[in-house]
Amino acid sequence: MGGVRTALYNYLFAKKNGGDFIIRIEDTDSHRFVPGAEQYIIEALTWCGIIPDEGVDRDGKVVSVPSERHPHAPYRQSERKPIYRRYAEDLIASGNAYYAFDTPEELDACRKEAEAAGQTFIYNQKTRMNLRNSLTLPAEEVERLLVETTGWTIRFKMPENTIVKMDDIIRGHIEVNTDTLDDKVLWKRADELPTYHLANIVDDHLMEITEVIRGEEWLPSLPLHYLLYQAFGWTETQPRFAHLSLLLKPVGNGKLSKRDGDKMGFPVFPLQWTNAEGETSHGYREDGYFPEAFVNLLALLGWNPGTEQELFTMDELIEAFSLDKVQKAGAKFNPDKAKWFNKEYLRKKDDATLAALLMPVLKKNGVEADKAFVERVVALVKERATFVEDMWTVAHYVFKAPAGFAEKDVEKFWKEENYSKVLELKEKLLEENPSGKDAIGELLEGYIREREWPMGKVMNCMRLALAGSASGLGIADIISFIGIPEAAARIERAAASLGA
RNA sequence: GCUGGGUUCGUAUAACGGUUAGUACUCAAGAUUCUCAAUCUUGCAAUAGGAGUUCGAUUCUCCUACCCAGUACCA
Repeated sequence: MGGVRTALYNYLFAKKNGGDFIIRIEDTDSHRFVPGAEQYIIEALTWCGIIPDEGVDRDGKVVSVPSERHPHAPYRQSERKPIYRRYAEDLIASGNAYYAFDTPEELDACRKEAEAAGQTFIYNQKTRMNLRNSLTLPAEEVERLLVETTGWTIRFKMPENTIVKMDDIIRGHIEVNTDTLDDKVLWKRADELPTYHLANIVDDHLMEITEVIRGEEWLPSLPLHYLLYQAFGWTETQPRFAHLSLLLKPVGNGKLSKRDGDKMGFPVFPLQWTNAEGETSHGYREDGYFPEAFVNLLALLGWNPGTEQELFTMDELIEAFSLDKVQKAGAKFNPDKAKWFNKEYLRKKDDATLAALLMPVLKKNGVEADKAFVERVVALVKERATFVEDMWTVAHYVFKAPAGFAEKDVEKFWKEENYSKVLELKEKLLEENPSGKDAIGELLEGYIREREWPMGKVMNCMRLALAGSASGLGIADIISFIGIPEAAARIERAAASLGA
């Protein structure tokens, strides 16, 4: 959800300002490679109606070869290694970065040692001159190590005691002293790939990115990124930054996680996802949410239009979107509101569309019904539903006789004084054979009133016989859907099985 | 711990330094109906605490509290 929201804000911003929305796959951590994840992301965005201008072709494949439409290919960072290598070397040549030969074990030892002394080990201007790197080792030794081993990283040489002055579109002006920062790894020895920091800055520059809209977890890295733009001499074209607050769990504190969803019964993934361990997480799509509702609720989680409008189409969102209406604080996700959005979208859809969506549900339940009939039902029940499936739950008995009777309702309404009257009404119906909902309703109500029978008790008893429970559609509606012969048959069957 | 960010009803949010602090979701009550749902009406409910600036602070400044993030050869 959080990822989709970030993508959505980027998309809305780009479209609002006549820009392009580019997909770039940041897969520089070979240890965390997840098969199918890339395809999942593209499918999820497509479902949401977030269609990239660049980076992904019409078949939904990430583009590797440059073309007119995809000039910045390849768009997978794992395919851009030589590019990053070149820029990393530039940084070393200009004195902004250096080779470090410390092994993970050595660094671990440093951390342990510092910890024992009650301190935190930081690889920075205070410690770097005591460690094994191209700043401390003789040039020949460095040359040797570079050739003879593959065990080296490239680190950024953080300047000393410098105030980095930054501007964030959402948060305003921020200043940080470089002395609180460390010499971040730019190139990893482990998988011989750049880290996010290097790859991201290089690609944003090369791909002519103008705005970076990303999660708040990147805010602490912003000084490094500013410094990298400076080191490369790209400050003139440096993008503007906007750091989005995080999505928080509905109750308690902390960031929204997939566990919360499983626990509280709402999806946290746009599409259903099964991980390598075979655990499946619910998806909004599979749980019956409309993509429009999902996008709408995400848009309003941390952003507001400045008006009281709550329902937006994608085009309306694009029109209304602006980063200065984005909230600074984290937003707690509210599953109830999510359902409300879906309900609103469901009732907005026309009967034909909803009928088509309900068809598979009917089929699944062994019902064959013609479209015109389904449309009539849908028109009547759509206001009672949040999800398409609900329309079946609420009206299954107009398609198929109830499989059983609600015990509590039987206890309450299936009494001799009631069902004897229902049986009498059945005879009356067969005799008069009224056609249409209104005629049926008038006949029944008139008959009951004339005899001064208790309306509620008789009607509920009848509904119990027809629908299997005392709650549901109006009696006249039910009978007009199933027809008088079927209604009569159901009443007889109820009498036979419940006793009369 | 350190660094940075954040704080308006339970939740999402609105409010040129001047409002009875508004709206939506949830919840409750009432109306309506043969029941349920829907609908309509009403209601409950908030500026984290403390200083300061000001005629006046939700809004500006500082302090405290609490929450979040980062502190990886992850992104």
